[in-house]
Amino acid sequence: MASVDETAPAAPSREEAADEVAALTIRINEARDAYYERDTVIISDAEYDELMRRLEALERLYPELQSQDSPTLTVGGRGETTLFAPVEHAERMLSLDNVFSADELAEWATRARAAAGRDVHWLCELKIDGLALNLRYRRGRLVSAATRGDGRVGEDVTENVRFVPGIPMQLEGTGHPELVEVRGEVFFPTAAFDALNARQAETGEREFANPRNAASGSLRQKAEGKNAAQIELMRARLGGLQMLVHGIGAWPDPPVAAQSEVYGLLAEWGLPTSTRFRVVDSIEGVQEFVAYYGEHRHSVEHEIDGVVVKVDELALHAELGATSRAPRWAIAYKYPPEQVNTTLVDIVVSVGRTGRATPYAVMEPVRVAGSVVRQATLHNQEVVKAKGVLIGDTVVLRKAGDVIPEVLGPVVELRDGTEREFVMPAECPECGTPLRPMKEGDIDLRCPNARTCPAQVRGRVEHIGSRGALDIEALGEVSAAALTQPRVPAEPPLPTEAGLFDLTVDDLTPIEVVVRDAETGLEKLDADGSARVRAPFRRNPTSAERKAGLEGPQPSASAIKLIDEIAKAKTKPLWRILVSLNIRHVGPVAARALADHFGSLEAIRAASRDELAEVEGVGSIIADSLIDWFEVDWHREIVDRWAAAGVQFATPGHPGPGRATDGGGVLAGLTVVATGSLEGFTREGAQEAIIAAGGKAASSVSKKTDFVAAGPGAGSKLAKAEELGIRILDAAQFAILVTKGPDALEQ
DNA sequence: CACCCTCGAGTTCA
DNA sequence: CTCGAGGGTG
Repeated sequence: MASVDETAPAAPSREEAADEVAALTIRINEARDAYYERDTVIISDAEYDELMRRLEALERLYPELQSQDSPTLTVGGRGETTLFAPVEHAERMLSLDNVFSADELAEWATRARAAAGRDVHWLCELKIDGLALNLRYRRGRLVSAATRGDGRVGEDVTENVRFVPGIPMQLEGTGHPELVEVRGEVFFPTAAFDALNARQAETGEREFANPRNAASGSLRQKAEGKNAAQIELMRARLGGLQMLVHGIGAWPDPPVAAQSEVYGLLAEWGLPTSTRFRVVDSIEGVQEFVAYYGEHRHSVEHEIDGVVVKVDELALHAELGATSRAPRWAIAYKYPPEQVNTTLVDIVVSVGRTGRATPYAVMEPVRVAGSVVRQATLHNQEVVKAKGVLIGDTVVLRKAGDVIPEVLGPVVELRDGTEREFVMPAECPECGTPLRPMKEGDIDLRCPNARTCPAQVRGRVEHIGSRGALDIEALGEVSAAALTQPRVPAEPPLPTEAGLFDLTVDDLTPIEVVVRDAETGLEKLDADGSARVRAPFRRNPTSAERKAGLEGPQPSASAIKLIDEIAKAKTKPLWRILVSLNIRHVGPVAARALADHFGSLEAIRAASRDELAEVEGVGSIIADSLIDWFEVDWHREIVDRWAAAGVQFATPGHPGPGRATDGGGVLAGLTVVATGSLEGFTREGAQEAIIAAGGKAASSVSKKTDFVAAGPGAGSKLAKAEELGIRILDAAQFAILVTKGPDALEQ
């Protein structure tokens, strides 16, 4: 393409240029605002391009005239304000269905081929472990870059994407549609990821667990409030990212017939595409590709978690169509969970809130299946014996279900004789009480010192704060530990949970806790060798407060918040109070049933074994558990002290035992499971909505389930529902279900 | 005596 | 979210 600029007149002076740059900037910004913000056109494309070219030329001539927010640097609408704003994708970004074995893959391919009704070509490519990104180009110019989000609406990260190398601001060549969306994966190549983590470690910042998190974190950085050096660093991080484009949004009449040819076009437009793909004409060819990269997954420059197989013929994509979640013409094959070797440094025993002593493996930190693992549970001493691991062994580690770390066993050949056997301690590691099985034949050992064992008190207090119990936001792991075993004062404010509702801000302010290293669990030391402590519940007075005559430390915001939230918890529903009493086998479900049936703790305490067992979901075991619980003095003391502090142990207006207001509601007799994130509902809120409508909110999908409400992020439950042919609802349908009932769905 | 379900624990992430 | 253990139900 010949340029008209070649015959341009003599270069303008710097002063003339400055004036012209200013004028051009205003003109271009007006045109952009009109176009992007108000969807109107005030100048032609040719004119616009001419203005941009002129501005670029002037800025090349006098680089100092290029302002930070020059239109040549910004993309789309006006920068900063749009960062992370929701962006609706022109076309839904679907996810892919998964298969986990060669057999399942072959079954899928056979089905797809049958549906197609003729021989197909298979396009095999690598499934990159990164972050899905949608790039929207209008008239060849990048107007937005957005994360996948829920598939319909993502987050605008355009401002940051500008600094990712390889993503063109302007498409090359011609022939691209007026408006086109391309999808791809942003990721850190393994080398860049390692370099990034090395830098994080150097500057004392947290290392990223895996390239995907690092990519996600990097794209979601904000320049706002950062100084020049920090912005420099942020851009350097973005500079380590890479993108590979692997798909294109709706293109009604593409000039090519196959997905693989689309990649050629994308490359011609200047978009980065992977060269590691192959088109084969048989299932055997697909399996070969899968096997090859299964062997060589670590010789690829980025992490991969599988292979994507697509039907290559574009005509068949439309024919095969898609479910609500995923296209039928593509599948993701996931490699089996990775196994790695590491050193078993030690086997340590922890005690939970029920007193159970659980040995767990402490290992040399190692990366497996995308994250760094240093611990894994060993369940109990029998399991340790069965696995045959010795302390000091090299062990094989994997992630079961790609999430939970699991020690498989020792590599016996690597032993050098220094390994030693694990001996289950006879005493509780936290309070020294001899451990014992609770009943004959139990494998689990427990610490019988339920009342004062620090581990158990800490665990119970934490449980009280948890979401399934009193849901006290400020009372989590850290606060629970601080309240039950601070370093100062020597006597903790909460020797047991009985005093929880008597706590005052003044009880909290003296608290100091020892800072421990997150990795080693050892106390961190100050320069002078004394342990480093933190006082989370107090702060120094402000100058204004000092002037007003206030002396000494003041309660911190978190102290006030904690006390305030504890006070609010006193009137929470009875079932929550019940759960927070830590009675064995009484979780949210049993507690709700009991609360509905009896209406007060007094009624539950007064009930006989048989009366308790009348409640749905409560049998003889739970009934005994309740009766036993009330027979313990210090348990009754908890109830008495909580009651004295104003905790409400009854449901106001409850008609009395056995006369629970029964049934009714639009969902009466129906079981609903909610999974994934449902727009407009919290996880808890969705359950509440089901129960409020008279339905049963189950936690797992079974044949008895009537509806499954699934949002983005839904996992195995959705798969199970599809397998069982259970009706699946999105958030909007779910909202209708819980307000108007199932009949309203048919309209 | 099968199922189906809840509980409890561990883990890791944002 | 997942798993194992063990309770509840039909």
